[in-house]
This record gives sequence, C-alpha cells and structure tokens, in this order.
Amino acid sequence: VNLAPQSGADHSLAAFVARTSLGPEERQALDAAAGLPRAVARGECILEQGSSPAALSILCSGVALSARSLADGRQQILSLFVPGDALDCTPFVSPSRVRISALTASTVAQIPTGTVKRLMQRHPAIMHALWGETAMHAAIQQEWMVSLGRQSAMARLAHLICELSFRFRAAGVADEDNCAFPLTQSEAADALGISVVHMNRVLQQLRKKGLVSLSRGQLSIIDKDALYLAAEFDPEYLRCGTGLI
Amino acid sequence: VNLAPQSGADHSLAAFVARTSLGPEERQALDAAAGLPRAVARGECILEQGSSPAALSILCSGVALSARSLADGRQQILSLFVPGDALDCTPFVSPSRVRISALTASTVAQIPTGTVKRLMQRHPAIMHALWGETAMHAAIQQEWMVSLGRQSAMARLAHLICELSFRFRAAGVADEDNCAFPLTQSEAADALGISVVHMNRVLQQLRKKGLVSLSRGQLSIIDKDALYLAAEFDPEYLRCGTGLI
DNA sequence: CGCAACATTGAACGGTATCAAGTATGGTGG
DNA sequence: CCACCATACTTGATACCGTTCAATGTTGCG
Repeated sequence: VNLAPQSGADHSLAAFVARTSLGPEERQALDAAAGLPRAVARGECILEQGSSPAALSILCSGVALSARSLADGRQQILSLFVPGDALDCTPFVSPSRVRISALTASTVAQIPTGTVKRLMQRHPAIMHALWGETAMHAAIQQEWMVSLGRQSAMARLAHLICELSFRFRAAGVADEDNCAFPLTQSEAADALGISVVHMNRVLQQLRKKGLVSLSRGQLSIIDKDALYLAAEFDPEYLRCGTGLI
Repeated sequence: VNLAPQSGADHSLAAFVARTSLGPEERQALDAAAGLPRAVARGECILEQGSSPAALSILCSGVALSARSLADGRQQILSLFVPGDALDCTPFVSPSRVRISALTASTVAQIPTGTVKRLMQRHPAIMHALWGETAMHAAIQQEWMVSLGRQSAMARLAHLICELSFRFRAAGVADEDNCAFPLTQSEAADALGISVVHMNRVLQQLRKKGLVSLSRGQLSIIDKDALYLAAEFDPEYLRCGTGLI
C-alpha cells in the first residue's frame, strides 16, 4: 500500500482535479498557482484550532485529519482526508474551529487565499469544484453523524473501515481488499466517540468474527459482505463530484 | 414567538439574501426566479430519501429538518432549518440520502434546478452564496458531531437549545430569551442520538436546575450563563456568511 | 366523550467508561 | 548488542449512563 506522492511535482494536484470536471485551462491555472507541495511530518499541524488559514491546502499524499479539542483534553476527530482532498476549505478565512494535522507523513499543495479568490473570479468552475469538495465532506460527515448517534461501537468501527478502504481505493492508493489503516487505536476511538479500551475490544470482536485483519497499520478485509452488513455501509455517498449542478 | 411569513410574497427570500453579500441585481434575479412560496404542512415531506430534488428550496417561514431513516425504523436527525436557510442544497441532483420534511407548518420558495444553474452561470455571486449555505450547515454539523461523540446527553440537549434559540434570533423570529422549540421530545431524542425516555429525564434535570423552562413548544432560557456552560456553547460558528473568501 | 399523540415514571438490563494493571514493540544511547 | 524508555496494545474488574420494556398520566382535538 502506497501513500507516497505520485510521479512529478508538476502533477501534484492530479488526484484533486481528477474527480472534478475542470477543463485543461483551469487545471493549468491551479497547477501554476500551487507550485511545489510542502512536506508535513506525521503529527505536524497544518492549521491550528482558532487560527485563520492563509492558503487553500490540497493533500497530495498521506492522510490528514481535522479534530476539535475539548476543554478536558479529549478530542473528537471530525474528518479524515485522503490524497486529492481539499483540507477543509470551508472556514476559509475566519478563525478555524478545528485543528488540521497530518496523520501520516504527507505532502500538501498550498494556494494563498488571495490567489484562490482571483482564480475563482476568473474561473467559476474552480469555485464550483471547491463547493463540491465542501459538499462531499459534508456528506461524509452526515454518515458519521448517523454512526455516532444511532449505531453501536462495532457498527461504527466497521463503517470507518469500509469508508477508509473505499476512499483509499478511489484515491488510487490501495487495492481491492488491502489498504493502510493509518489511525492508532486511540485515534480511531477519538473518531468513533468511544474509549480506547472499548475500541480495542470491539476491534478484537471484528477479528474474531473473521471480518478483518489489522496489525501495524495494515488492514485486510476478509469478509467484505459481512463487514458491509455490520456497518450498514452503502458507498453511494462517496461518489465524487456527486450531485452538484 | 412568530414563525409566520414576513410581509409580502415578493420578499419571500428576504431572510436568505439578508445574510449574503448579494447585490441588488442578484437579489432581483433570485426573487424573480422563486415566485410565490409554497405552503407545506407540518410533517409533510419536501424531499424524499432516495429521490432527486427538482428544485432548490429556500425556507421562508417555519422550521424544517433533514433526517436519515434506518432499516430498523429509528432515525437520526441531521440538520434543522430556520427561515432563510437553503434546504440541503448539497446533493442537488443525485439521489438524496436524507429526507427533508417540515417540522412546523412552513412556506418554501423553490427555484427549478435548471434555473439555478443558469442563475449561477450568470451570477457567480449566487453560487458563492449557496456554497456559503453548504459551508454554514457543515459547520453546524461539526458541532453536532462533537456533541454526539463526546458529550453527555445533558450537554447535548443544552447545546441544541442554545443553537436553536440563537438561530431563531438571528433569523428574526425570536427575542432574547424566549423562542419556539418546535421539536417533540421524541424528535429531539432523534436529533441527539438518545432514547425518548432518557430525553425526558434529561430535560427534567435542566428544568429542575433552573436553566430553562419548556412546555408546549415554548422555550424560555432562565439561566443563560449556566446553560451556555453546560453546553460548552460558543455561538461563533453560527455567524452567517462566515469565512468564505 | 373518546381517541391519539405526547409526556412521565419505574424497574431491570446492557453497552460503554473508567481505573488499574500488564504485555508487546520499536527506537535510542551507552 | 543490550538496557532502557516511550508508545501502543491488551486484559480484567467495577461502576455508570443510557436503553428497553411496560405502564400510567396528560393534553389536544374531532
């Protein structure tokens, strides 16, 4: 499983534009504005909670997350980002209410806010594409809300596994039934809204039932049908560029 | 507390455009396209789960919700809409994964999908405004995710009350400490991811502690500071038009 | 009046949290 | 190469928050 950058730096946005309907003109404009991607170490912060982003960031390789930290030190992970995703382009200017950081060593292409604004004025299609990113992540968040509100811990974990493997495959960094699982049990617990201890027990149930195997960051889906069933997973919502006019 | 339509039908979009930065030209174009708002009865469905919307709907008066129904009959409420909100403009064309229905008797202005597309091509500012809607609702959903994942049932209820009263006030349909609470206990439980029984008990705790009073759909916030504290509520994220470039 | 929807209460059960160990695993410096 | 340490993972015991089931009270409405 390969989370490394693709071919050349001049195609750093390839994964992003691939799922948009942008024409060659817009692609070139974006590529020119982005320049060389920046390397971000595992755990390093890309955007602080409470600070305003100076640029639009697009993940070229690696995995990133957005999370809200609570007063008591706990946190809730709100989104995961795979290569090609725009990193929370939503609260573009105002103070961000979430922290965005790299879950694995990553590379990020950044376009200064002012440049993005100009690009969007000249190419409405670019605004459209960014809106699509916002919309797709909102759809993913809705699935998480259903999980968090109405599903057992095991269904939630199963769902997270399904979603991640599906998105990795769509991003071209995984094959059919094997992919990276870049979260520690503690981080997965923060995403699922459960405790680490319970996370561990639930994971062992999934293993014992023969649905998945997971060790040192490598995930294999063994019984896909059973896993999808346990998760009530329907990948329809992950269809990229979905729906927007 | 007044959830009824404002003045005249020719200003049905007033609440929506008020929080955008749209110029007079775009406002007129929208108003012309919208025509007369449609009345929707309490409980009536505006968009079926699984069907594709034929129009962009903007709520002129009343309260609406979006929800996902599960196989076992339970549901998770994902968003609430107050006057001026665009009703889930996200999955505009593809089959909607949520059901949108009126929580109270409402009126909805509708603009056919094709018209919206043309409007957006002519006026990028309109696309920008709709993107802003998507973004604001995504921000609200993130708050709900934190609630669902990491807060106690009481904090969740307190937060919902804070959010609703704040949004009603911003929409101009409530005063400082009194507003409608248009959800039954059963519906509120579906929004908070708890059972009806527990919802009832938690609400009584809030009442006993003297934080709120609530009966037959009328809510009064008695001890605002204590309520905000219990909810860890910070209204910053509800600032409309926030952040977008 | 009588029905239907909503709200309230009690008892028992269960999923999940918390606390408190203990066991890999990998990296670092001596 | 080994001792050491930090991080991640595993396991058990206990307590609690929230669920479920079941019943009863309340309100509004035709």
